[in-house]
Amino acid sequence: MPQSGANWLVKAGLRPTRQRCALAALLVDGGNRHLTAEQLYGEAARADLGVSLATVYNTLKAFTSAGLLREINIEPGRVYYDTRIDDHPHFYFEDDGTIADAPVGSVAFASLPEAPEGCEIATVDVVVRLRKRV
Amino acid sequence: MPQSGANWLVKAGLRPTRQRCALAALLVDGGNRHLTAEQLYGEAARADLGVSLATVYNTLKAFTSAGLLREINIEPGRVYYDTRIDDHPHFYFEDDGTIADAPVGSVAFASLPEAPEGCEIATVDVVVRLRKRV
DNA sequence: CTGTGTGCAAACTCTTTGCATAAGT
DNA sequence: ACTTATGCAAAGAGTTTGCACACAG
Repeated sequence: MPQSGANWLVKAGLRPTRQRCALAALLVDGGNRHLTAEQLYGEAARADLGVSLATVYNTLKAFTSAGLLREINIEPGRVYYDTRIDDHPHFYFEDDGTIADAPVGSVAFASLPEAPEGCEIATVDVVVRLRKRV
Repeated sequence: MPQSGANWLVKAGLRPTRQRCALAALLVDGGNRHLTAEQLYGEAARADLGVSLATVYNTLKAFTSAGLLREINIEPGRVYYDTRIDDHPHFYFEDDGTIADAPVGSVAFASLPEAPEGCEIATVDVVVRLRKRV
């Protein structure tokens, strides 16, 4: 039976199964999060939610298609999911490979390119890569 | 014996082997390119350059460490290498998964975040994701 | 000569998929 | 009931690695 996060799922047209509700709760509760499938699976396993790794992958994809999450591609061979779905910039710490939201409003564009013929801009991803100062 | 692209390698402190020179020539000749290891390997194989896939991977990594190329992470599970190494924005066509340089100067920042304590900004990656207009 | 680069194949990581079972509406 | 999701294990894609041989300095 639907619990926390169930409305979220139903509104997006997703069937609120036990596993999806549990994962949705994990995602929503933590505030703005950036995590990989493995990380979420780890949390779910630690909390004994009875969710398999394949389901975590399927669910994250389903949530993303439904517009509930956003993919972030920063590191090769590792997809992060962001619980914030608006266009916003990220910090990437090259030293430890972690991701954080950059301060709200810290990035503003003076100009953006026109979309080529027949296209429109879907999103503008900005990643500020940081390294330790010398 | 070093040919096209050899200086490029030597200046970066890389030993100009036959394979590296051949790959460097492919990379330099095409102008600004965005390609994956597999694509470069395909070109090398088609041109009978006698370069193995492993060497293509090793070489691309070596070139990147030496500052001759830049990695682009846009699609999950697939690393693109860019022959332009300055900070510049990219178009990503979601429909066919191709990458292109956005027009020079088309993206300008009105503001950028301050780097957190102890860090400095290495690069700012901007990806403008495009989809077909409805 | 000496050390680094190359090539092959096997290993590895992350992700996806096929199919039988379970659960939602 | 009917449809869609889950779970497992196996497959798949892209990338990395170990080791013997080859080549540049």
